[in-house]
Amino acid sequence: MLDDATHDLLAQVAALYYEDELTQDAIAAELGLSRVKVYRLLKQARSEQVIQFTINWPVQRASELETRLCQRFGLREALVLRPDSSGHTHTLARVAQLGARFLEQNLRDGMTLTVCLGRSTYEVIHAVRPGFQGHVNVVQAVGSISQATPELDSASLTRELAAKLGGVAHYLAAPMMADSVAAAAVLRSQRDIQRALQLARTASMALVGVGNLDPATSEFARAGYLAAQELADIRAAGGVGDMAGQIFSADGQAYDGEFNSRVIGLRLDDLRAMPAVMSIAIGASKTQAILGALHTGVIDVFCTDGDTAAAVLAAATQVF
Amino acid sequence: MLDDATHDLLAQVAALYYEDELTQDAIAAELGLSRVKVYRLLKQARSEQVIQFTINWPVQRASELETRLCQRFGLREALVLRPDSSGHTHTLARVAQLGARFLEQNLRDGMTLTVCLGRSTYEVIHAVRPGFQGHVNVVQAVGSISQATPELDSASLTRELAAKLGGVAHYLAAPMMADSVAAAAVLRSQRDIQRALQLARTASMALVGVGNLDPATSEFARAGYLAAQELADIRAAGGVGDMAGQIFSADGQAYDGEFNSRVIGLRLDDLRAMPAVMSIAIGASKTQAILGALHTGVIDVFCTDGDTAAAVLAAATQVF
DNA sequence: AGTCCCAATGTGCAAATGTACGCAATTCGT
DNA sequence: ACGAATTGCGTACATTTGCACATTGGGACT
Repeated sequence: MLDDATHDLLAQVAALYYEDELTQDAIAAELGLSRVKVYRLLKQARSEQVIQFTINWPVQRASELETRLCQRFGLREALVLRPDSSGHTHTLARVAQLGARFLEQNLRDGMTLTVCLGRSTYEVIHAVRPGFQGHVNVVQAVGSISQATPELDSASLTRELAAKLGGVAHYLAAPMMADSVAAAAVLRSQRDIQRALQLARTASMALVGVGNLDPATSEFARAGYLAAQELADIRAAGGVGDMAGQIFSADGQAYDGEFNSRVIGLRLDDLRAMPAVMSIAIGASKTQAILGALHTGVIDVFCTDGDTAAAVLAAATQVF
Repeated sequence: MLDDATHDLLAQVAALYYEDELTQDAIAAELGLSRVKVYRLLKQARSEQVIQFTINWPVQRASELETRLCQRFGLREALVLRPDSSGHTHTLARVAQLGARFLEQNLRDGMTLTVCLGRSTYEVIHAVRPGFQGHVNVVQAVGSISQATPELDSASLTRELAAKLGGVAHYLAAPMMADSVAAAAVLRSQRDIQRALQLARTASMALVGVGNLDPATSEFARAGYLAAQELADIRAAGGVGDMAGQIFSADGQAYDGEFNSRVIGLRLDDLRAMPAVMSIAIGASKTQAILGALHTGVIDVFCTDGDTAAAVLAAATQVF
């Protein structure tokens, strides 16, 4: 991992470079190292997150959109980023920052948090600042995707988050999706998997992303679990999106096909029973998926940006 | 101050540079600016703290020293940095990180925090990470020192902290020390000053440093309020240190001279009545001052490093 | 012992960055 | 309206940084 003496050296070098603004040469002289060595330590300090860059976005929340979302969908809390003039670069990072602050504020020593996969989740975890005081255990809520971008995989997300929150990581050692319903049942009956799922069910908070079923971006498709045609079939049958691998329809009902049963992870009912479920999603293309997700009654706290919030609210009223 | 569009631009540039690791040239091309402009924006982003470097020190606490401090001095909580092999560079920064985490953990929306001056306080405030969710108002607990290093002055500390905690800064528009007891009374009777002090008294938490009365390092001396000789006299009369400008003796009694009455700020009694007072101090030279400070009964939460904690405990038992 | 392999360290150079200087635009005072 | 002062911006150059490549110095296995 990262031994304590090394960690200290990395921190020292990073402090001298970034905080005291010494040159690499000066640091090398001070610590009796070569400049290249200092350069490499700095690089490592960044990659190991010994130094973190915290950007203070002029993050303003759009409170009237927040209250409208809360009222319309019965949310406990909504966090909506007020959109600003500049292009949407880093919008996700900013929304994730909102979500991360919520986590930091609401997690307490001894709590358990469960997480699943996805870019949004990744960004939230990334925005959680290290140095959290207390110990929060982190449980993986759905199985791993072998084909996924490694860093976006739920196992590595679990690990990173647990490290930041000073707790223990509990992995769900299973593929995200079994090849058949029967196989899924067998997997679920394994003691380790059962135990991990049970632990996840008793978590005090969950962090989930919302996926749409677009063949181009879906992790399902990328992982090879579902072909484009299957996704299209599911959409035709009413599926609009997924949370933690569970597909739901526009009115928030769990999708009826065998698909959901093949996924190894928490079910929508499990999530619904959880004290707090936080979800993050942005993007016009996700409007329908978000709408369905909000109708499931699973989500307690929802983070998004102003544009998405407005689109979701517009789509919601349009129906009726 | 910093208008919103500029702030956004600074954040954008800082994000592209530090997080996405683009070169200044690339950023310039992307945003249609010259490279030098980007360089200047980056410089400004650093100076305005739009970007912050958070260093993750390998901070380990020495829990048995913590419990001994708590028991010996009746503290609610003690935070003691475990000393490690490396030289004591950045020890203060690390202790400050401990203190800052405590603040972040314990401050809640709507609370009021009161702060005073000193390098330790400065470091704690520096280590508080921006992006706190909620609004904590910050009140200046003692008057300003005109001669002090500007950034260590209590007014600017108040401003910076308020910005980080998303609250309003309330200044105590007065010099730290009046020229005579009578003048101090006049100053204190001013409506604005009265109001600020009253606000400070009702704060839910206070952050104070501990000064020793060493002519070489004392802010009093540097500010020209007290000559070296006066400091020596005070020490001879039993004064061992100060908190928020109030001098106390080794047994924790307020110093009896006129000095304390000339200071415009909270009194020790005010601090004693406060729900939570956090204090930070390190260094062998401060042992006696810290001992006195702990005996005042003012401090509820004390942060320091292992060496200082050990020295203080040793000195405490030695007396009896 | 030999030799293969890996990791750690140093060298040299091209790219990126920091800054002094100068020019233009704008503000401010008279 | 005029000039002084200030600010903002770009050019040019010195310094600093990133990185590809060479070198060294051990283990580990034969």
